[in-house]
Amino acid sequence: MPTAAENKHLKQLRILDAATRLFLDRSVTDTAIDDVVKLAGVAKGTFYLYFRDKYDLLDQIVMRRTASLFTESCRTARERAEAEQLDAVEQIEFLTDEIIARLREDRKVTALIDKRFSACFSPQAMEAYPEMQTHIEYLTGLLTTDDCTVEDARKRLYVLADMIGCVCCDAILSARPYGIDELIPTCSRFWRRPSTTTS
Amino acid sequence: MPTAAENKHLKQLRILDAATRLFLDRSVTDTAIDDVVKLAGVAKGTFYLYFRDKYDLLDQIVMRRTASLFTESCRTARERAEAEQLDAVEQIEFLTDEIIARLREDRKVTALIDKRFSACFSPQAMEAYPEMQTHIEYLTGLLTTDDCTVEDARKRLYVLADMIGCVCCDAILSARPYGIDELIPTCSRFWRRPSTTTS
Amino acid sequence: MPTAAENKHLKQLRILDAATRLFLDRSVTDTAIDDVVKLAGVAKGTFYLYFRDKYDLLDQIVMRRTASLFTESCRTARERAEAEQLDAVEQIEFLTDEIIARLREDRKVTALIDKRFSACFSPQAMEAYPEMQTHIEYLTGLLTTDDCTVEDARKRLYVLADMIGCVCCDAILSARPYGIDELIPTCSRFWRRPSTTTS
Amino acid sequence: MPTAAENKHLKQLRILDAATRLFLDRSVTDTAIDDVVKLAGVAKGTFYLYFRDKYDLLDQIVMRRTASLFTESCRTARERAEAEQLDAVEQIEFLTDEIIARLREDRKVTALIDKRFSACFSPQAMEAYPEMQTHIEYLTGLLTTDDCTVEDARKRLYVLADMIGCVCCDAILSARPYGIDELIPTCSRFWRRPSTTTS
DNA sequence: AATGAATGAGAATTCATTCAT
DNA sequence: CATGAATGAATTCTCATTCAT
Repeated sequence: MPTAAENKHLKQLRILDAATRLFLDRSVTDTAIDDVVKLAGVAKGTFYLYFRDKYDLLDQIVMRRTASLFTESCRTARERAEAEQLDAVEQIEFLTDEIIARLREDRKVTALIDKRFSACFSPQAMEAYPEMQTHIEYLTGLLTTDDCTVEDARKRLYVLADMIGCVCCDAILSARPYGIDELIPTCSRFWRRPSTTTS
Repeated sequence: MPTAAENKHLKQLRILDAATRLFLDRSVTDTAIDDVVKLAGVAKGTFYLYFRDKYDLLDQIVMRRTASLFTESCRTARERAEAEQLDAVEQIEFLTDEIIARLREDRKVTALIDKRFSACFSPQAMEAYPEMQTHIEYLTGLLTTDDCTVEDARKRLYVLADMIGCVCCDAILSARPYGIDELIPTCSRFWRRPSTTTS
Repeated sequence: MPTAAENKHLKQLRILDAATRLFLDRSVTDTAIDDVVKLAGVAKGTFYLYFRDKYDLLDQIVMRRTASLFTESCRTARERAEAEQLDAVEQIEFLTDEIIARLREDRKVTALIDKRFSACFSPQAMEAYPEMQTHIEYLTGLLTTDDCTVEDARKRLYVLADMIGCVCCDAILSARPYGIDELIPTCSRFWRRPSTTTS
Repeated sequence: MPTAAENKHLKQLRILDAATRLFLDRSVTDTAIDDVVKLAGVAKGTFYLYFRDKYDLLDQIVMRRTASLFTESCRTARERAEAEQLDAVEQIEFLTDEIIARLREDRKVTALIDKRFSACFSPQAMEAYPEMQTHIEYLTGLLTTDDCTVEDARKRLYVLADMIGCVCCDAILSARPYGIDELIPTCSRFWRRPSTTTS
């Protein structure tokens, strides 16, 4: 027997799941709240009990998807790092590649995220997905050096994520002016300064 | 006496100008085509003579604004570069700062661009704004080295622009999770690898 | 063949007529804009071409009905006045009775007016119904004396109309605390000061 | 220890107070039952325990406010009457001015009353506010003469109140076609017949 | 090319009311 | 008595697009 509190979350979750499916299959604009509640099997009023409007719902979905995409990529990257003894920069590059791979694998999710990949760095996401914090702390640690404070490292990480999300959306979805294949090297090794790559 | 072609462009331009003003003052969603044609002083049918729909119009506006913002920043950066004998990386960093400064100065334009700063790199923009080509060629030249081909340099430039646009939109408009002041150093010196900044 | 300008008014009029019928038969709240446009045989968008919302429509209808009710009463009162050589106060009292008679005859119109009888004194009504002006000038003339300026007379007239409308709505529709029969003498001879009624 | 009856009234009163505040601050249409119960700190179901619907609630509030406004004005008028030895007509005129003064002082209450000032004359109001009865009896006495029965006097009083409420709402809230300043003389001396003021 | 009245499908959102707890 | 999550019908209003002039 589900408790009252569980029941409450149940309806909310059913709305989130239904909306995610519709947003991915069709698109956000082609999905009416009506469709969402019908698929979720709840009344229309129930929707407005849990979400302010369609865009509040969308924000929550984007937060969830980006957080899960990021944490999954982190897990894969970490396994590989341990197996192959990668150094800090190599680990970050591998993580970058991993995220890009997932985005290009699922164009629909990429379209849904629509340049808001860094949503998973928002305070709400941190709170809702404690695993995010663990990964970010680990990655921040990797980047921290004598002349790069913890705070600087965090910001770099955030900017990196935002950049990947933004660049990949265009590259994967429209391939203009560059397709994702052309940009992967530029992205993953972005901060390797041109002049320093040789020496 | 204006030629027929000029007259045609006159109406189109009046629509573009009216829409830009409305999109900036209110927002894209709060602006109806009706408002645009009223302010432009043309009939509704005329709008559909020149634009497919509201988003076609928006694309053209974003292209124009990003192109003018980019070219202006380039001009400023180049003057300074000549005056102060900056090296390649310094020039790019200065350009980055210049673009960011313009974005933060005009939040409304930043909101309008909405993470599509790299629109000025699109083939149509290049065609419509020949000055863009000149600047991009110059900048590409700056970044080209033995181990960075011309094509690689162009891509880096594109990714840099996309990154600035994307990161700055969030930082300037919502200041979450980081405000623009906190991110300027991270952005402008992004590709200076952490470990190499000291030595 | 109707001109374009006539056609424009035609649709507007059809909406006004349809709405009046529905507002009277059911009520304002029980009438949806949908019902109005269906009965008028126009598209929903056409409604919003001519009216801001349901209450703009209602205001226009109330203005029309009160103006026609007032002008008709005036005509009747004037005929009688000429036939029977009534003095000024008697004429006003007769007009009062005439208005009340029409209101009680048509409870539905009374309900529609809903205490806004003086709407026919609004500037817009004056403009739309030139006959209103003629009557008001005439009545004002009746009430003007050495110690009652033209302006004072106009105000008295306005207050009288407002009072009739307000008192009668309650008396006719709910009969609480007094029915219209009980209040007619009080209303029509309202400004005959109690002490002066005998002498 | 509060009795059960007092407790019952407590919740009812809290709803009435909360609704009054919201109805005054926003408006009746902009206030949802939801807002009312939230502010009152009771459950939604509780509302329906004490009130049939929003308009039942509104009626009770209007009754309360008009009754208190009327009784307060009466008290003030009576004190003044005793101090200054006013005659009957002067007393009524002073009361009229007093009511108008209070209405114009508090536009929000005037908007809430919305032409239903005579609600304080309803049987329910009389029952709920015994003080109303005392005042009305006194005022009726003032107006009763040889040729004006007690019943006539009561009706005149009622019509007067209704008129003030109706005229003042428009004059205070919209000032069209006349503002309250222009109408005060017309209202307070309304039943002084124009023709009799001179002779 | 230019117009602008007319369209009408479709969307979001509200809110009074119920009822199982 | 009291609760408050759930309901879902109903309603207003928008707006891109067309087409006869």
